[in-house]
Order: sequence, then C-alpha cells, then structure tokens
Amino acid sequence: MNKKRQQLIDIASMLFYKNGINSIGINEILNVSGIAKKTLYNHFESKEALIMAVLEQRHNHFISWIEEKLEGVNSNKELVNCLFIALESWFLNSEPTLGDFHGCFFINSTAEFSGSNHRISIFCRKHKHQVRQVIARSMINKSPLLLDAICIIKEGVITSAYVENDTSTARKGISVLEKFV
Amino acid sequence: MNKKRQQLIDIASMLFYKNGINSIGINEILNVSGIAKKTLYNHFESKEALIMAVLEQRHNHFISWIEEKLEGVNSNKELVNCLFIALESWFLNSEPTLGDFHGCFFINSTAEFSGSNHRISIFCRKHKHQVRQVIARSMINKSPLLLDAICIIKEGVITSAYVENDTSTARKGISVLEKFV
DNA sequence: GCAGAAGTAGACAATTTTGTCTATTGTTTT
DNA sequence: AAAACAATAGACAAAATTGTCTACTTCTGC
Repeated sequence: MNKKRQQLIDIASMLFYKNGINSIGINEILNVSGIAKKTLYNHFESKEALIMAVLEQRHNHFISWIEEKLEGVNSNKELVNCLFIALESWFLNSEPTLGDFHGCFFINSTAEFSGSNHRISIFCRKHKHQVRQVIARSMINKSPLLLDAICIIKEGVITSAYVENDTSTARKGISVLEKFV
Repeated sequence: MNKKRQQLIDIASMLFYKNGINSIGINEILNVSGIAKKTLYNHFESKEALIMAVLEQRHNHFISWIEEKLEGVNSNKELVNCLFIALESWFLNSEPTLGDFHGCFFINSTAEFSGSNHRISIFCRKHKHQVRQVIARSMINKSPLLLDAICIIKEGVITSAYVENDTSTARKGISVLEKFV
C-alpha cells in the first residue's frame, strides 16, 4: 500500500519546509504522522531517500502551481503581473498548494546542505532550471533579457520577502519589470 | 587574552560559511583550530553565542567590504557597475574578505534556523537593512525605485549565482539595471 | 621568579539522532 | 478461511553532539 508512503511524504514536506530539514528528526515525523518507524524504513531506505522524495513532490507541485498561474496569459506584461501577484499571494499564506510561506524550499535546502550533499543541491538547481523553462514557454514575445530579468527578480523577491519579512517586494518586482514590458 | 577568541570566531566563520552552521559541530571547530574545548566555553557561553559572534563579525566585514567597493562613485550608473562587478568578483572567489563563494551567509543562516531560532533570523534581517542603507548613502540622485530595484536584483543575483552555480548573473544584473540609470 | 590567569587534553555525562530488529496485530487476496 | 503482506510499538545499538569537569601545563605581569 502506498497510502502510508504518501502520508509520510506529506507530513515530512510540511515539517521540513516549516522548520528546515536538519531541524526535523525522523522521530518528529513519526510522532506527527502516527506512523511506525518500521513502516518508514520499509518505504524509504534512509532519511535522505525521504528527503529526495519530498523534494520531488514539492518540485512537481510547484511546477503545476506556476503553470496554472501562468495559463493563458496574452502578453509579457500580463505574464509578469500574473507571476508576481501569485508570489504575493504565496507570501500572504493564501496558496494552500505551497503552504505557509517560509521562503523557497529549494534555496533553503541548498543552504542547509551547503558543503556536503550533492544530490540535494543538484536537484535544487534542476528545479530552478525547470521553473525558468515554464516561464520561458509562457512568454509571448520571446526575449532573453526579459527572461533573465524575470528569473533574477523572482529570486530576489522571494528571498527578500523571506529574510526581510516584507511581502511588498512582490509589487516592487512588478514596478521594476514595468520598464521591460 | 582575546587571541584565542578571535581564532575561534575566524575558524568557525570559515567552517560555518562553507558547510552550514548545523553541519559543523563544536568538535570540528576545535579540531581545525587546535584549541581546547574548555577554552571555547571560557569565551562563549554556548554554541549559539559563538554563532552570534560569527554573524556579527561577518556583518562588520561585509559592510566594510561593500563600503570600500562603493567609495567615491560619481553616478548611479557607476554605483550599479561597481556593486555588481564586486559581486561577480566574489562569485569568482576573488574576494579574500568574504571567502570562497557559498551564497549569502545571512540568507543561508535564515534558512537553517527557519522555524525555531529568533535571534539569528532577526540579526540577518538587520544585516540586510544595513546593507540597503550603505547602498542608499552611495546613491547620487536618490531614487526609491532604483534603490528597491538594486536591492531586489542584488538578492536575486546572489541567490541565482549560488543555487544555479552561475557566475554570469552579476553581468545580467547590470544589464537589467541599465534601463534605470 | 612567582602568583594568578589562561590554555590543554580529554574523560565523562546527557541528550539526540539514525537505523535495526522482534514480536505482534491488522488487512488483503485468492 | 488461509496465506501473504503491511503496519505497529518500541526496545536497542551506534554514533554524534553539546556542555562540564578535573588535573596539568604554559604564559604573563609585576
């Protein structure tokens, strides 16, 4: 049965995102989910295997989320607006798919496994690359400079919103990009 | 004597930045520095006290570094150039003051102490605010929109350079900001 | 030179964390 | 209903981590 496996991923995803991966032990996940330790280790070889499964699920959810937000935009201006309004909604904890805002899970995870782990950092890099491709596909008049600008400003807006605890960065991102669209 | 205290901060700073704070134990710091455990706990009440001292020193170093880089700029265009060329130099590991590039230490630390710790996140917020003030002071023609743009794009450039392992983001940041100066 | 301060080496305690294993109970599937 | 499979509770091992303490040595200022 894959129901328990899914529950573990869901609970771990929530706890990891909220507290940081290294701050959450296996036992915490087991306590919150009410699932037995043996069951976890039947489904996942190790904590790292669970982490990878969580990253993968969050990546898929995030890609679906952003694709939906950008669906049917008719101009680059509209693209920028949709994207950053969606980000603002996330910052304001109004996006259930992504959970209460605690920054970008992939940036956070890269930071946590700075020196050591490779698989996690590489996965996060791949994630950012695929998000970029989704944005590129939604662009009406393809412009490499605009794409770079959107991606850099997106990262800056997410990071600033988190570290500086300031949800207004999303609107500021739109203001900055207005000169481009 | 404060020599040992300084050595501990220097070694811890290097190790924390390279590997992440939670990935480095007290014993690692002691082994690398060759200093006795008792000495560390004579100078610092706890690991957290050492972390705070490291954050403080890195903050001071970073502020001095950026002030020096922006010293004597004569236009907003020059300000943008100086800032992002300096960042690129950091990304290319050519800034000894900041050490080999592993992203922004303050963003990384905020990510590591996501849910729990307050003092660390608050300090990181304060750091970002003060960096902003340094940039604001260097601006020739004061413009709030430009200041927002620079700060957001700076964060985006640093984060992208780190997560995507791409040093070209600094130049792209200049390109984007060219529309403003 | 000597007294007091600072540093050393590392054993030890207490706690936490990952991962294994066993004995037992539920739950499917045929 | 029986056999095969999945889940449980939690004891246990092994390692890591923070922090304390003791006995001993080295440095430094007067």
